Amino acid sequence: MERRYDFDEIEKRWSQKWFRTNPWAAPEVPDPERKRYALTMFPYPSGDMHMGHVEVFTIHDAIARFWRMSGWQVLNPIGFDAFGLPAENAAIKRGEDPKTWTYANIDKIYSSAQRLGISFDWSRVFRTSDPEYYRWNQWIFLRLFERGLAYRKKAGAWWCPKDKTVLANEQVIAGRCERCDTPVIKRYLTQWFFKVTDYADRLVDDLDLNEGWTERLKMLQRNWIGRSYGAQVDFEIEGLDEPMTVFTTRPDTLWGATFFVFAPEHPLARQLVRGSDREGEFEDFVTEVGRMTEIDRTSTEREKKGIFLGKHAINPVNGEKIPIWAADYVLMDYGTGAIMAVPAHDQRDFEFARKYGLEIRVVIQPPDRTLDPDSMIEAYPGEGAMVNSREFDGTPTPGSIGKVTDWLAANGVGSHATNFRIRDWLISRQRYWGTPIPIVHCDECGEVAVPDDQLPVVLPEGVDFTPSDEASPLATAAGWVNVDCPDCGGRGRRETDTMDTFVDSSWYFHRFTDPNNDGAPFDVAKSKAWMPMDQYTGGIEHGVLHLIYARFFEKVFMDMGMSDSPEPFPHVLNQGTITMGGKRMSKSRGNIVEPREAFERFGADALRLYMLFSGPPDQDFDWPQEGVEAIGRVTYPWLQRVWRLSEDNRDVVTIGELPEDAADRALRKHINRTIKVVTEDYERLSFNTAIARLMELVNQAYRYRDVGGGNPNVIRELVETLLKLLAPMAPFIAEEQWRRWGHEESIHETSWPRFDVSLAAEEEVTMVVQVNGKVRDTIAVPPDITEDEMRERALASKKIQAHLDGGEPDKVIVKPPKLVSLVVRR
RNA sequence: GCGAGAGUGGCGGAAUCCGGCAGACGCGCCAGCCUUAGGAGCUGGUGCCCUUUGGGCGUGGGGGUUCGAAUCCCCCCUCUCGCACCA
Repeated sequence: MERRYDFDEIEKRWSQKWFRTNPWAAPEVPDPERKRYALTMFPYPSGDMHMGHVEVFTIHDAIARFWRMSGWQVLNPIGFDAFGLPAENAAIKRGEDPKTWTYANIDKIYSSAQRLGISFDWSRVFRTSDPEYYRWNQWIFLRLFERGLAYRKKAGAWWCPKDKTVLANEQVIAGRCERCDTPVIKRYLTQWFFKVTDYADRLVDDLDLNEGWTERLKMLQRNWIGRSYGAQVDFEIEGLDEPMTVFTTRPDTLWGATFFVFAPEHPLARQLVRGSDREGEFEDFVTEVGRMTEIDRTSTEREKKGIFLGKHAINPVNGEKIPIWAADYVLMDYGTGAIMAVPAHDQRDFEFARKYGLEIRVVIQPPDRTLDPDSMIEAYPGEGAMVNSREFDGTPTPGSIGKVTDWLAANGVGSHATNFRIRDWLISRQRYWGTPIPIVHCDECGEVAVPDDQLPVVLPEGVDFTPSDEASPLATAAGWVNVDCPDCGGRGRRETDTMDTFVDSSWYFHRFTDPNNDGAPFDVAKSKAWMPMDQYTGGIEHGVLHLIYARFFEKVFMDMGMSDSPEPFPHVLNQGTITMGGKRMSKSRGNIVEPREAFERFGADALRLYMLFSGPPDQDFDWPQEGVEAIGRVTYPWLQRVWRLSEDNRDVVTIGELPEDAADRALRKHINRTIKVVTEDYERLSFNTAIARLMELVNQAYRYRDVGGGNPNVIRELVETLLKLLAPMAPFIAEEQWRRWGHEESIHETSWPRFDVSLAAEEEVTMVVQVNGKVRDTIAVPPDITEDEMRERALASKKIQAHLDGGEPDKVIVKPPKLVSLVVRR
């Protein structure tokens, strides 16, 4: 008998075997009724595995293994999000190739995942930086290009001066670069975009299809997409032939529009001052605004600034001439880049009007007081009745917006309109380590798609990838850049920007359903059989980035007939973040627990259980200051206890039927109740309580054994049930002991234990008796007790009589079989 | 400012969905047993207060509904997260 729990030997042996034989390979095409697809968000290989990975993998793997034992066909793949900036930055620092650094990290994570016992299907692994993968990024790009969903335009873009590349709006957090926290500036560049805005309505509306999303996650996306309803209104502009359109959510305040404002960067603003004596002042202003970082520009404390452009606009509802200004508080990239200003009812316009002495005209009167422009200290944005608005006077707010808009439409000066905060997705990156954009620029033909049969456009090697302010690294690879135009055969130049890596992760989950396909990104039938995903686990930090882009791709795929599911991930689990001392773990802070150290000292099972036992999966967890030692105090000793329980009883002889005494029956009931509650715990992802229930069972088993040696049949039933219920969370110890009990097949290929209803029935339940809401006695009663009997027994209790003071209760509430509540009025 | 979530022992947390013995399970702490002295193990105790049988108090604070509230409703406080000149 091997008493010692030699986790290191056991775990290494099984993990190697599992990796070699790949027992969790998913079928090519599953039975659609029996399939489940579980995935963690694409890991980025920035080093070895860290605790965040351990947490997400462990939660995810417990789900996948539980599903498999419950009879589902499970797809549980893993791959690597291998392109991206950190690899280049590390490579520059170390003077090596980004590929070398990335692939070395992938190897580390890969082997750590094996050592942790994650039940991945190892036959489906891929890296996005391999041409076999990214050629399909290019293929998809070309399909978007054909549909007008990929286009190039010159626009203001966020530029990170440190990373020397542009960023998507989603990658700018509070005016700073998402990766390096550097304040971003705006640069005007010609860039490639994906037309997410075409799908904005569907991206909002379909959120409701995601029944497995938290309200928090949906809200994050709704906020980001930022849909608002209102009207477009056309203003004639002095000196221009065409009217200027503005968007407003409050067309009912049009009669209070007393000035008109352009964003400083707006081309028409410049046109209006051209040649006038204000031109110099205007250019200085534009330069000043352009130099500001996004943080300065949008600071709410900053006083708004603007200049009069010397021209006027015509208010279409009353023909009034109102002055045109340019001001820094109007944004070029929201709406049309110009607004009608209604100072009485908009706080920003109010502040601006007060500063520059512009007219404030009240057109909405609140129900409870009367506004006076001269004495107002802030704008009134609320509801009320329209005034100073001719035939609309008296119209109350809720309905007035629609009425005014109908009127504008009837008079040809406006229409109903929806506006979004979300902008098109800027996918160009001026960096090397990414997917080349498959376009050739030709002097004759313009932007020409690289034909499908010439894909992939392979990323050239040996390029100086040091980033610069002027050009993308690929522009320096002359031999690669200069090509013949695919259309006319004339001289062409390849596009030298690479794609945002979020393109790679917007469809990789489809690729997992058919990872080796070299004729298409994936086989549509296979993908449709596995999708939509049944559980997607990852951090909330991807709540707006990855999840918006991937949802956008899914809708495009749907329109192309490549998908049947409007939403790819109806069930998302955002695991909590792990901190130490309240701060994110990091090497530089020194508050780090290395997974490798944890599983070398206490084993993967102990580490996995520790993660799961620490709390609900979606809750943040602050790791104790003692670090890895915490595992040695909590789950490691318990696993030893499990080991001994199983190991010490293995030699018991089973000799067919044995008579059962009361203790045996009690324990068998406990085993069955445990199956029931632990199964429910797995189903609601409540692993911490599942472990608690298993701990109770083990405690019970130890006590039972102490009493009288125990019935071998019952002990076997207990141990084998325990091992099965534990297997998804601690796969190694479960497998090892299962085999030691003489089983030929893997425990992970057995079916989940069934709950025996006849054994679960309680022989007695505890009836609680309350007097005036306080518990005064508990009485053991049969579960099928009648209400009358309950009442009788309650009133017969001496303790209860003492509390009744000899009197009769005024009211008796009976809830069989567990509660009698007596009410006494005094 | 707007929106969302959360406040339970010394600590992590359970019970909250569906009102019915608050504190499961574990850590820590206390006591005992045992010893192949190990990172031991095993058993019991452990919300606070009162002298006990027993009783009182107790889930951020205040109010309400109810026979009964950690759980439902209203107000307030605190913390965390997201958004924040979006017209």
